[in-house]
Amino acid sequence: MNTMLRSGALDAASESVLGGQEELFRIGDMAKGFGVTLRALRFYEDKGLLSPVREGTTRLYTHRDRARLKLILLGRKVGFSLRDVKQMIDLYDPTGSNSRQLRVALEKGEKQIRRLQVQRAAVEDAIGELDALIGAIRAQLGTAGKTREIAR
Amino acid sequence: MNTMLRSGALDAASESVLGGQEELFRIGDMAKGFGVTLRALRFYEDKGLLSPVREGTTRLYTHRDRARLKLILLGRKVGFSLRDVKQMIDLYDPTGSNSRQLRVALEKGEKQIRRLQVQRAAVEDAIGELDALIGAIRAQLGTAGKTREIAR
DNA sequence: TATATCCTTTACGTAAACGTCAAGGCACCG
DNA sequence: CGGTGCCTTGACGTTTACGTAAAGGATATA
Repeated sequence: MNTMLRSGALDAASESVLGGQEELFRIGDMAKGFGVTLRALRFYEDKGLLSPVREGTTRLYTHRDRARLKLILLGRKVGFSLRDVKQMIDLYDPTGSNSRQLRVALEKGEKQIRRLQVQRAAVEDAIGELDALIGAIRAQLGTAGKTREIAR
Repeated sequence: MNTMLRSGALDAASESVLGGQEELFRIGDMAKGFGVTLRALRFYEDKGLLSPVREGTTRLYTHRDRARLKLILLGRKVGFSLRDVKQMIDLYDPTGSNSRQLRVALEKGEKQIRRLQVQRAAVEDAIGELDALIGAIRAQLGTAGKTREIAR
């Protein structure tokens, strides 16, 4: 179980100026840890959703990247597009969190929640419809035998 | 408002054997009537969701096609894939509706409704999360905003 | 006859979210 | 020294649901 970076060219680099001793994950660790593919992680980076630092060419994911990935996966899980997710992340994680940005975030968040409510209503509609159809089929099956034209 | 087919080569053809005087719509009528594009209608046909008859090369949509299209659009509206919709339509509209087919339809319908319920739960989760985030942002802003529940 | 509509088929383009090779670069293991 | 494993960057493939020409046929009307 090696979550820490197994010593690389990093030691000579820097990271000693500030006491911030960050745990750095490599892409494989991330993939396993979060149950996503390497391709997905690179794709998210390509789309500006993640921005791991580099040790040479190797990606190193920080705490912040992990937090972002959690949000990405939450978003995906509930059916947001990556673009939506990016929007929300960019808003939720405003590096310079001033009140203007927060206000924008709030606005977008509210817009998004309204979209979700619409979506929920649609799904509930669908459930209702399907439920009705299922009921109709059950009724048909109840009167098993007569093959009557299916009701309009 | 010309919903009836404006006399074509049909008169000489047939359609007089049975008293069934069907209203036939052309693709443009369908498109306007249902608010979809011609391309979509042809696409649905290509995918086996619709099967209008032909007067020469021109598509003519019957009552049954209109019923199917309604279902297609209902399905699309609530986020089903066309493949799902096709499954459901094929089930819901079993030309030879015997009890075996109905039973299959019932099973698939129930499976589908379970998927929908999962989807609804996911959306509700998302709403909850977003609601929490919005609350957090409001708090950050110190905005004496109403932390009122938007959800539910 | 000319024009305007409406119809047809063929077929490439698009956006999303990756999958799936391909080809190659370090680092450690025996 | 040759694997084995993990990493890299391309770059084309896939699915869904159509959009968007392109090029032409048929019909209704001026």
